[in-house]
Amino acid sequence: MATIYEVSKLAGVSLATVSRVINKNSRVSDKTRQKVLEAMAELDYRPNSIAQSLASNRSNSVGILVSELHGPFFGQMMAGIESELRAAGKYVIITTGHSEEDKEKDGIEFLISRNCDAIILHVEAVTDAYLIDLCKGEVPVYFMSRLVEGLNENCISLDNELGGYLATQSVLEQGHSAIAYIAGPQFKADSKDRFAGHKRALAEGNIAFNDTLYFEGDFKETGGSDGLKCFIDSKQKFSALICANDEMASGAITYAREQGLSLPKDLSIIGFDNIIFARHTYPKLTTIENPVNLMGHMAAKLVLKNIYKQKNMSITHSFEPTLITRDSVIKKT
Amino acid sequence: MATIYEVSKLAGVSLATVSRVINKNSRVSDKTRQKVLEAMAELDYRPNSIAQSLASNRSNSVGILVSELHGPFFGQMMAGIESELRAAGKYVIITTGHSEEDKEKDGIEFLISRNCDAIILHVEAVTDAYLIDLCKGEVPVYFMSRLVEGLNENCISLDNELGGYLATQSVLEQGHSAIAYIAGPQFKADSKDRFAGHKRALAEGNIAFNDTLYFEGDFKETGGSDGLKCFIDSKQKFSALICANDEMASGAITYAREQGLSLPKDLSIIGFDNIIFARHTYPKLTTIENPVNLMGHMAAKLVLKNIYKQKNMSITHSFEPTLITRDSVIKKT
DNA sequence: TGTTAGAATTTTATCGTTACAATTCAAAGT
DNA sequence: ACTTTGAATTGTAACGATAAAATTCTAACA
Repeated sequence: MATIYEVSKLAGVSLATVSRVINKNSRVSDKTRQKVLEAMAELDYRPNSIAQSLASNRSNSVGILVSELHGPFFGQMMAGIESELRAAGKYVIITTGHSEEDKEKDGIEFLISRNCDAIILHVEAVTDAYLIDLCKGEVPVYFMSRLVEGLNENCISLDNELGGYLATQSVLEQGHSAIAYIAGPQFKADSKDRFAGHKRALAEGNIAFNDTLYFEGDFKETGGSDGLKCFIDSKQKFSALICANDEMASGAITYAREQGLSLPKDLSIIGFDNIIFARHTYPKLTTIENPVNLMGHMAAKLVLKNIYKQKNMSITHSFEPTLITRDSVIKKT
Repeated sequence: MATIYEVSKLAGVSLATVSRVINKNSRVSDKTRQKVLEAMAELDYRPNSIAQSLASNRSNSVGILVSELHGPFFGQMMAGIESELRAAGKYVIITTGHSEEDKEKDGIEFLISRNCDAIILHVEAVTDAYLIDLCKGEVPVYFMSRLVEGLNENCISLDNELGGYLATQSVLEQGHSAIAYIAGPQFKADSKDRFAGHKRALAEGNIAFNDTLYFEGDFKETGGSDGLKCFIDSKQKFSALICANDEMASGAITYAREQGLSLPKDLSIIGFDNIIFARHTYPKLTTIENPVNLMGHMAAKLVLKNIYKQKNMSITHSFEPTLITRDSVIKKT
């Protein structure tokens, strides 16, 4: 592969001039630019991005840490981030944390060691204190779906409390009063907030929170089936089930049917996230829209604006969830 | 951040010795190694990977091109590749091609420009000729789920023809003879092969292929619903529907129910891929297992073996699909 | 004690760029 | 014609590591 040196020789100019036509920032006369461009074309020259990074102290790469690579939720998030950054010629280095403290820290170390210009984290297990400390380091850090105390400017987050509230409120509106709740892991801020919203709606409707109709799930299908099993076994009566995400709702639906329940007649179920598949459950899942793809775009824009100094980036730090009404919640008979 | 130079000064040795301690390949006496290690710890030194790359002509990063970042299929694939490479300390740079020729080529260019040590492609739109040409370049190229003429050694693929055969055969075994088929886009090799397998099974069962019960879908939910609509509108009778992937099967299930069909009584449906969600459709989807996560691991191992010269990597180039029997296919009454 | 082989370590060049200071150039002003 | 000035261009020193050649050290043996 040709180097900048060969290009400069062929074009009969200096290294610096070639560098300047590559980077289009400072001025070069049209005549010399033309010569350089021709030489570059003739040699099929492509800048060595590693050397550029070393010399400029910019790697043009953004590190991303997500909990999992698979799964509809993270897929949408990564897709949002990647498409925005890719369009700006930046590349993404993706790694995973599996919602475990050690693996998350390890993943962050890993990204830092790669000289990312910035990192975007979707971390769940690590403490706020650790993150605050991390932000004092050299690498700029941004957070997805997590509000870190005092670092609001670096966060793109969803109002999960509102989402939890909306879900419960919409169920209450349909006349349900015996309501079961399958939460996500409570060490995750998202889960906690959604649950808090649930309680607020309950309180507003003057319905007491019933501890035996609460189950802490794992955000996976099994959490939904295990939780529902637990409720059914307890012999408590309930006409509605609120799940803190769609995967658990889907697991619950499957289990409910295995137990011979007719949905939604015997049990109304609502989810959270509005993953692609939500419209293909049976009954079609009523849920809360989580604009995670948009949020991914926004996180990328934040990096583009702050780190790569791109203009005209309007940033929204906080997103609001909305209710998506389908068929899985009906009026209490 | 401390540099290797500062470490060498503090430890009272030369640059080269520090470098040798970092790379653990050639020998350093225990005494000096200890000194260097201490100096590194004291300065909180971490090697600059960019500089390492420039000097060693290795970027320790592997480029990956997938069609989409979201979606259960690619999620599993990326997860397999990433976890294997990450465990070996390599970085993964991911970008997308959206199954469009221009975008795929553009994505490949993009990865090459980042000096990846190797690239792993899941491309669908680009021609074999282009790929053969690409392989003549400097960057080693590997293929997922695609067999490229003469490049078998660089491919990790699934026997899609066999999968298509198994799906149809299992439906025939249940006594169905009027069978509809919703294919994937026929420019994709996977789709073509699955369809070929379907035809082979049909021929073996002495069933004529019925052109009006064939529909070319888009591998998405809409492909399934559109296809089924088309068949129903045609007034043809059929008791089984074979979909070339699970997403389309899921779309078909949803549409069938909207049309008042009772599943699986009125219509048996089989999918392909066995995505996570397949066990949560109603009825639970009978499908063909596509070991894409495993294949991702294998592609990564292939790179580890060939490019990073790791030992003890046993490679399987070709994988076989298997039938997963659930509830969506029943005996013809 | 003097050689010598082999291990341990250092020296020096290099990777392909960018960045900054230094220089040249061309047109305008006196 | 002679400065002046600002734009265009060049020369050269980083960036932080690796790698190959050169050197020093150590211990064994004659």
